[in-house]
Amino acid sequence: MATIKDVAKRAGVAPSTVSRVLSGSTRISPETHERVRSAMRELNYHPNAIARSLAQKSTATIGLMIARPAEQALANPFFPELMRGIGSVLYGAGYNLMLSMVSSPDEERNVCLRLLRGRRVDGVILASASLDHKLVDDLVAEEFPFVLVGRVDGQSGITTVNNDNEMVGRMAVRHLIAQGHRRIGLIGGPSELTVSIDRTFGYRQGLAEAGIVWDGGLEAGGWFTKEGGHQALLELMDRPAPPTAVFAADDAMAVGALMALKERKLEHKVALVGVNDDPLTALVDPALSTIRIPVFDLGATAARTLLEMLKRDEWEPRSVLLPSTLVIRASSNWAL
Amino acid sequence: MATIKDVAKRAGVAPSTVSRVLSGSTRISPETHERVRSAMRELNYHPNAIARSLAQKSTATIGLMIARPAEQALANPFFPELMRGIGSVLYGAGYNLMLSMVSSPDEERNVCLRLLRGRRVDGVILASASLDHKLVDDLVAEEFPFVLVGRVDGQSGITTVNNDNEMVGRMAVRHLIAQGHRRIGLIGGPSELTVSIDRTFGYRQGLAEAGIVWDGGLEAGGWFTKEGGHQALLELMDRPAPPTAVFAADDAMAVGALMALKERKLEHKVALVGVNDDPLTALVDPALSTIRIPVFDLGATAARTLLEMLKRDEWEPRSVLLPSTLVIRASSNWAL
DNA sequence: GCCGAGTGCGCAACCGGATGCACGGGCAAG
DNA sequence: CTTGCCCGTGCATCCGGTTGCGCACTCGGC
Repeated sequence: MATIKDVAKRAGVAPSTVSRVLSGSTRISPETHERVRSAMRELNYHPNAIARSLAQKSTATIGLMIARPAEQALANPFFPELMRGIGSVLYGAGYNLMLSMVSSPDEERNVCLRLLRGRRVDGVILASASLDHKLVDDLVAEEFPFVLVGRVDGQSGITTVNNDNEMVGRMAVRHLIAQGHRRIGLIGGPSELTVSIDRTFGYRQGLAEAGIVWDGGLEAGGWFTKEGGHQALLELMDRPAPPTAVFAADDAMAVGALMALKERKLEHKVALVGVNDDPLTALVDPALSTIRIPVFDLGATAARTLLEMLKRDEWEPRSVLLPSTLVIRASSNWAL
Repeated sequence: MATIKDVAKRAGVAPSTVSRVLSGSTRISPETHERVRSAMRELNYHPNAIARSLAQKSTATIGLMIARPAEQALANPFFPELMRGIGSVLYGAGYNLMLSMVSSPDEERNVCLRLLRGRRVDGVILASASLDHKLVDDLVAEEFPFVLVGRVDGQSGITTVNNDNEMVGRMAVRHLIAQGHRRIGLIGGPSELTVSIDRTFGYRQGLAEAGIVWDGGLEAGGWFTKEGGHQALLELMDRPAPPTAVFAADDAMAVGALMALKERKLEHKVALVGVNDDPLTALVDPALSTIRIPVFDLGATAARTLLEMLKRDEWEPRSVLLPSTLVIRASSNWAL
């Protein structure tokens, strides 16, 4: 394939001149410019991005690490949507996206460091289920630019983009209170995940705001699965004073809870709110109210933040929290 | 960061020797090898993949083009699953994946050619909704290695990986015949897509195999949407001699058709089979029989094929067809 | 004791482009 | 007619590796 030298020869100039034309340098006369341009056209020349990367010490590529047990990885619409958001910003800025789907923290660490150390990418976005602190430490130590996005542990000193999970809990509770409920149950997620912790905290805050005293008997939990939600709901309803409304910290759990409610013919007696705006929530009957997390924006913001860090190549850590939206559907759209 | 020269200096050898140690060349004495290795460790040296790419004229990364109107792009679990399959092969082979999500054929063409011409990737996998023949022509003309995967037009002379859509139609019909049905309806997809054409053809073949004469009155069609399926089913049932079983060429359509059946209380009188094994099919009631397309394998095979083409860098086009699996659920699991 | 065949390593060129510096020419000011 | 400055361009070096070729040395066979 044609190189910059071929073009130079054909245009009767030095390679450096061609390079300058390429980079849109001023100080090139219009005639030379045109001669070089047409030489490029005639030779069907296209600059070699790899060579340019080497000389410029930057690849215009950023890495995205998606860490999940493989099967689960992309079943959840979260990741595709996140990728769309990231892509929309990156492509617009002339950057490329290098995707790595890994299934364990160890693998994530290896692959991520390999990409960065091999200078194959300029920075990475980490979308990890559970944070590998070793990896983060390495990234910080070797001064690689990176952004954490989505469900991650709170750790200061690094840049993160997340949705406001406390607010999620508060919004759900406020809505249910507005519908007249006072005994509001919680189906929380695994207590080791920050998502769960934050949403649970928000739920409690929401109650406190309304002057409702906390009642541990209204809280249950489990995994972010339909089964988890199903079981947790039954548990709640079998307690001495069952709730009249339930906030489930995830849509899968909410769907499970709804199944359980239907088994007991309670689907119109107990209000239900989930989180995520999973496509399923609009299809079940009654349709589930849910809190929509701005996943696309999460991705876009993460990408924008990372590009910003790269531009002024000094960065101080900052954390962005994005607001969510309440989507009211049949499962909670009635007053007590 | 440490370069190969730093390592060489520290180990008291020439850079070329370090390079040879790196590439596992023979003709390096064990002592030298060890000296170089430990120099690397001491300097925390990691080879620069970009420089290596430049020298070797190969990047060990392949591009994946996902072309879809943005919103629709990844809602469908098809793509995530495809990516998983591709990734599983690529990562295992030490290759990286460069992902481009584009929303129009024009954009696809630009981005794809830019990646290839800039030597940023060694080859591409095209997962396009509708094939852009101009792009394919360019790829062929400039001799870039590429593989087409998934729903693509039949065109000879290029390498494609697809599932056997004729077989899909045949399998569905055979199954329904085995359950005792003779009047089997078809809800086909848009007639401009090869997927639809092939599945329709398979459906007819399946009937012919069983000696059932073709009846145009049993065929309807529409878009691959719930609404399309809903309407097509009503249409079929309103014909003079309605079917006792229906094959819908896509799960979304099948779900729509099921809704329509339920409206008429026919869900247990008319058998239904869809295609895709969409998660939804297991959740609706009655659960939908469907034909599972080996999407993961589609991706894995495409990647394997492309790597193969790259290895022996001469390639003759070949087409792979992967078989699908019948998943029998309540919607068809009863004899007439 | 000589020759041929390895063996272990260094030299230098090359991959394709970016960029600091210098150089010749034109032009305006002195 | 000098002097000084800016403009447009070329030269050389560098980015960080890879690789063909050749040199010096060792060793076995005759």
